Amino acid sequence: MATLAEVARHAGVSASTVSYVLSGKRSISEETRLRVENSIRELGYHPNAGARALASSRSHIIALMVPLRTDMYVPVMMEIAIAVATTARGFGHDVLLLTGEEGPEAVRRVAASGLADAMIVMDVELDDERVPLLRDSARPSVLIGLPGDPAGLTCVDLDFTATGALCADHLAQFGHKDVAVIGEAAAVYRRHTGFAERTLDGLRSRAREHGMRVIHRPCEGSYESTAGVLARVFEERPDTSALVVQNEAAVGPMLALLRQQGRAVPEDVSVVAICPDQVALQASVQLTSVAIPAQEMGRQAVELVMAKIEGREPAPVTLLPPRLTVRASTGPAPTAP
Amino acid sequence: MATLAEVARHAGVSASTVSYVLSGKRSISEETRLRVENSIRELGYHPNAGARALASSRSHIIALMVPLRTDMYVPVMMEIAIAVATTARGFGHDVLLLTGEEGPEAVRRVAASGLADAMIVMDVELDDERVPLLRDSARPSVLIGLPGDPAGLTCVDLDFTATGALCADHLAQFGHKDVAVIGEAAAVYRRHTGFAERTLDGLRSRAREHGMRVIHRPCEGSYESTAGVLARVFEERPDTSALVVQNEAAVGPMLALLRQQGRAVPEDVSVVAICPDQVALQASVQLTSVAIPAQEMGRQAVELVMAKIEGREPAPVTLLPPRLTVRASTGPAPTAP
DNA sequence: CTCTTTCGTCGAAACGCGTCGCTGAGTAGA
DNA sequence: TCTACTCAGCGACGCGTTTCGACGAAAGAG
Repeated sequence: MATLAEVARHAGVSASTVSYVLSGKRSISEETRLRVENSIRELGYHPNAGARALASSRSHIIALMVPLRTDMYVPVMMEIAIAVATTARGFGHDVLLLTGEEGPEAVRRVAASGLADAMIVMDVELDDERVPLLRDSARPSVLIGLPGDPAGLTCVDLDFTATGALCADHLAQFGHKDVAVIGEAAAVYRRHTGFAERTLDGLRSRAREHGMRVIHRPCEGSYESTAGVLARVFEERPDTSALVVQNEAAVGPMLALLRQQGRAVPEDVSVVAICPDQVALQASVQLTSVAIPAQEMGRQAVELVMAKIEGREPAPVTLLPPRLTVRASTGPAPTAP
Repeated sequence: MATLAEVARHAGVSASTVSYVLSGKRSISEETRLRVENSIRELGYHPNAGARALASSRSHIIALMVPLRTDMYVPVMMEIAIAVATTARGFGHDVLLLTGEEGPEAVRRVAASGLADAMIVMDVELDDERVPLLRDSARPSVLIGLPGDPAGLTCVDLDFTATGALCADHLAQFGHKDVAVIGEAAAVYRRHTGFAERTLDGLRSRAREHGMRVIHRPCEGSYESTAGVLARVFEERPDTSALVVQNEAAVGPMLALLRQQGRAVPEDVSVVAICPDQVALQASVQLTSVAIPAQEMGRQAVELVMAKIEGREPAPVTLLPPRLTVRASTGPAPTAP
């Protein structure tokens, strides 16, 4: 491995000159700059990450803490992670993958060792034990998700309250009166992950304004459990004419079951999904849906964290506006027979 | 942040002594060791990662290169990544997340900068452009997947040839004569990812021994395309009595379609899936399946890479034996009407 | 009682880079 | 001609560890 000193010797300049060529923090004559750049290329020089981190106390690494639960829809997590990684590369940073396994201790470890310059934490719960650590830490951090008290933090998330409201508006506009929400797995609510509750709140309060009735049932996402939930819904509210689904795994089974039961979509039942566009498009019916902007969330998180690294102090909460795409699964409420 | 020197002063010893306490590379008296450990705890000392990397030329970081394609089943990728991360932590290492985006250049960059001590590469193609780089690199690496020529490399993968054979055996045993394989998306075969082809090879050659006929159709995984594939299969081979599915996304649609068409599983059609157990269990019929041992692959990859870091030279190819779990979706071939 | 080992500890030299202060040459203004 | 200033480049130091050789004391061998 070539070192700075070797590059300097090869180019006939001092080591500091090479360093300044690399960082651009002082002016360098065109001529020597070219000579140095040439030597760098010839020797295949790459700066040593450890030395650079030691000298500058900047590792150019961002830690990303992903949950290791299985009850969340994994592709969204992955899409966020990939967006974080590629965006970070655009800022000259790499991404360190931390799993929730280690728990809050990981926060301490990474911060104290200077392994990472900053941290992005996914899947934040309303009352998350990592939050106080992050708030007190000297290192910048950004949360994806919204904790109970975002004071002193920086958070990004989809505006799930608005998402719920948007679904309500769309269905109200078609004259629906009875709406059922097929929700996430029960564990998600028990854990108070926030986003699921916020969706419900937004939907319920807007539904009230529109004079719609709402019932909500968690759903584990398997075929069996989806069948059970649907059966209950139509037993308890036979006039249900619209379903809002916030559960990617349940989408496929639900559509299959509706077809089986002879309920046409959208003539008998309208369906709005809250899911990535890909899921909405791959389903057996093109679903009207509010997209989960996974890439956008990852990108934003990195931009916010970079801003903090550079000393700026962004707004504590960034909520991405939801967008509803109308497809083939929603239509006017059926008129009474 | 406390430093080694501060710990040393606090404990009344030299810095090198503290270092040896930490590493255990020289004997230290019980008494001073306790004193040092106490100071470490009191000062909340964590070694600086950059300095450690510089001095020891070991970063304790393993790079993990994940593909950024969308035509692979994402949860498997994620499960492998998480298994890699947690296993690596067990060895005192962290994981750096690289996306395929940067391409082969990422290999060079990470290796040359000493950012990572070693590398794990996922989703290897038969003729992968990263492979020559890895072979020539001084840093250890492990591939998950099998390239065309594994000489000079270390690879882990499920034994997909045996997987195909296992499916053939299981179906032959039930007297099936006409088997259709619902495969991955066409792009996967075009790209020569290897595993899909190997499954087919294994299945075909064993099927020949059993006197079974096999047809194979790629499938994009959406409801539409699954419907198309199924229709073609039963048109072209009306006597098809068994399906082997190697496509997680197609599982749900396929079962829904079979039900719609009045084909009972397993009385009319047997189904064997090659997929994670979770998918096999969440489907509307409990599927007889060969599991994709994602966790095991991640774990193995880390163990192999650690062996190489420590100077051992493991076998070039590690193939995990497939295991078929019999559930409710396979049974005797229907007798002629 | 001396000579060699072993044990526990120390000091100093890397490791490769970033950064500060300085210098000498050149330029411009007076 | 002298000062004031800018521009390019240099040398030296520091970042926090690891590691090697050395050293004194205690222990064992003859």
